[in-house]
Amino acid sequence: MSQRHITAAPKKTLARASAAGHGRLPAALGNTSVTTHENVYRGLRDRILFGGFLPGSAVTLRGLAEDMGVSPMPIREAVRRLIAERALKMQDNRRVLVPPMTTETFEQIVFSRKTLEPELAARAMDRIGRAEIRQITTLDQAVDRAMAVGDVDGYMQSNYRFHFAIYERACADTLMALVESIWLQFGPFMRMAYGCIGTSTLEDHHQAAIAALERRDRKGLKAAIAADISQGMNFIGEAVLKRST
Amino acid sequence: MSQRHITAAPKKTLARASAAGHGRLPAALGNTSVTTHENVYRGLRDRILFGGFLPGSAVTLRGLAEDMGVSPMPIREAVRRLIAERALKMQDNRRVLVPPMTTETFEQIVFSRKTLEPELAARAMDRIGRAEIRQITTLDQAVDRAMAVGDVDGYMQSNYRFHFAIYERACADTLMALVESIWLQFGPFMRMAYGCIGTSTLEDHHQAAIAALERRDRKGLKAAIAADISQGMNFIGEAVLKRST
DNA sequence: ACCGCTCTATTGTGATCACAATAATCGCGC
DNA sequence: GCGCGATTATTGTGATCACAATAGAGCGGT
Repeated sequence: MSQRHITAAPKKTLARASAAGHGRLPAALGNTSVTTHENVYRGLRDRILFGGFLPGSAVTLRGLAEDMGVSPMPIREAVRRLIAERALKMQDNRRVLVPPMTTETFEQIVFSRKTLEPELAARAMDRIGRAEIRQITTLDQAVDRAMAVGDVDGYMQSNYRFHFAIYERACADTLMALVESIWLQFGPFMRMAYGCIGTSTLEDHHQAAIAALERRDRKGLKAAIAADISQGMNFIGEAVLKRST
Repeated sequence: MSQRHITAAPKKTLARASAAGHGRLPAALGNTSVTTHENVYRGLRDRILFGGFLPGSAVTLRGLAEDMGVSPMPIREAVRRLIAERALKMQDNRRVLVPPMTTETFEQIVFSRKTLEPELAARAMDRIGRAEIRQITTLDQAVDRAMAVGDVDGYMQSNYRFHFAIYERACADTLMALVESIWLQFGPFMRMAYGCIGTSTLEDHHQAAIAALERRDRKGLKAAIAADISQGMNFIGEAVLKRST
């Protein structure tokens, strides 16, 4: 369902006419002057984070190349990178898929999140002033709005942006890389879970986090983030625990 | 110093004769039937983990291809993967280097290690029996031997194997991936530090960890691992704090 | 001597092709 | 009809080439 099989088109040796000269890009991706594989990476990354892929769905190099209107080459590099970040998984077949969630992986993700993300928030606090709090509040409102309407994709996206608007102020890129890899690993599963359960019954601890930021309460902030993670992950964790192994 | 510049040789169109048909390998790498880029990855990974590269040294695709006797193609994939794992870094130049250590990165690495590795050890404990303890003890002896002789490379390698012989029993591949990425990031720096300071004045907490494993003392095990990390990282941390920013 | 420019060499990137391995499909015999 | 074997299609991998961007060497002017 997610990939297409085409035999005829790319057989024409001169098919490069559409994808133009080497440096140029097919304009399908809003880009600056970064490399094609970087743009492909960002596109795939967003699709993974915000629910463009279902857990367990297969991806192919040529299929993605077709979808994104680029040659297989930059796809290879982007996919290789995403595999290294555990957003994708290469099976023994050497075929690539977005990995299904397991209870073991899920538990480790929860542990990692509860260990690393409150720490990131705590480190960020001193660099979060009035302006940043206002911005973060706006993002939280977007989360609430998406939740109310049942806009799952919108929720995924604004929830991500809420959390990372805080975390990025920590200026801790090594810790950040760990957390980003973790988010990539549960993105598709979370999206699927919300798609099943819906977002209406969900409530987060974002307000508590913002309140803690306002009174510069580091302990309270860590607690709020931890509670948000516990609550949200428990919520979607049921989905995998109930339905099978 | 680490790369070579060759202009003439690969210009011959038929140079593939040496690196033979597609699936075959140049026999320079002891391999099974895995892909070439996988073998290249393992080789580079070991060199990074055990001190084959200095922090800040530049690597080039064609240079590595020359060194390892393969075509640039599998090098690209291995390097892309290592960049994603933060073992290598691509600058804005798009040139690749093994990243120099900074105090900020170092601090984050220490935090991550002290957070994740004791947890891994604790999770592994129940799966570590008599046989495994014996094996781990043997590895610790290799560490001591290398330390006594001043064999820095040997120390790097057996210390890695000691730690990961414990961690891998946790069967927690998601956590493991985080820790492996962390080790790749401080490998070159640790190697350099030991190369300067020497290994003679170093002492670890491996014995305490083994003792804790024997009496199945989870708290004690976590404490021993944490102490080992603190002590070792403090030891080499001086090197970067003393000499500059 | 030192700074600036020019020209060359090197580097990562992307395209394209060929190949081997695996998956999918079809057809035949029962 | 239904499993089972042969054929076909698709997949990741590796090689090679061309290109644009950058770095570095060489050289001239002040």
